[in-house]
Amino acid sequence: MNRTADLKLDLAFGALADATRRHIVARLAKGEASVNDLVAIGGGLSQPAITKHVNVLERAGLVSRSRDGRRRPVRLHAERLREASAWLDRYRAQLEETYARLDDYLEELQSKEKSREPKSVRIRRRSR
Amino acid sequence: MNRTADLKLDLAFGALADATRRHIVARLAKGEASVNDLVAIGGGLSQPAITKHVNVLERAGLVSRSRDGRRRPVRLHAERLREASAWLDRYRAQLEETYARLDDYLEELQSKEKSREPKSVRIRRRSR
DNA sequence: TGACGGCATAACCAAACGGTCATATAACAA
DNA sequence: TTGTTATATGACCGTTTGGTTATGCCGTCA
Repeated sequence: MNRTADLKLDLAFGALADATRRHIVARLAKGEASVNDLVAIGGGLSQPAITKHVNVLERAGLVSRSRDGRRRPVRLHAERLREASAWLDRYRAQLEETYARLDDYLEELQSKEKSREPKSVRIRRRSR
Repeated sequence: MNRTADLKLDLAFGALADATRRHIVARLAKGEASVNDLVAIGGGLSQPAITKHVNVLERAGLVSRSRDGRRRPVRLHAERLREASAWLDRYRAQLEETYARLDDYLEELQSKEKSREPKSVRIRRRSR
């Protein structure tokens, strides 16, 4: 993980750390929208506020603007969503793997215990 | 999506929007660690700085502290990672679905065009 | 007991964030 | 040209963030 990757993830996660922006992302998942469209669903926020939020999403690489007359349709890109998701999944998987090994270890302890003391209380395996 | 869910995601994504904290999470995926352990890998940051970062992760529900003598081992929880990941995947999937429908639409336009004007220039299918 | 180790907390600071209103710009419409 | 619509930008403001140093608290050990 280099600085560039760190920066991209900083911006991506940072952009998603705001309910208004997540709301915008959710809307854009259904198709592109103009800034005015986004103002309409933006929970009473002003147009400059929404434009700022779109700027944040754009800097994070989550959206881009095109041009259509005087409109600037905003469209969502899947790539950064995928990257953020990949980061989460990687460490979630690693954590679950760690748990699994811990379980194995506890089980091993248990069977050793068993062979020495056949009637000892069983250590319960983590469910989930 | 209610306020509570929004708040949880605010905190979770916000906590992950910092390279130091992601580094901590990555470390904890391999097993629990004391604050001092985290200071050691924390890129030259002071102990209070690391403690603050751990506090942020804890408020986000990503980690918890237990007690072991004078140590306070920090351990990572998979649940919030899963929730954040689920949010991302939901809208990423929806977006890809939207793209797929757009492709179908374009293809339909194209075949209609073809039947009316068999020799017209073909509309190029979105590559990306 | 006294001293040390591991961690938390307080006070402080600069910079970033998230909003406002007012204004500028750019494209279309009459 | 003059107006109107869609969006961007600037100036400003209070709050939050992310770091620092100094210090306090609690558990362990000689």
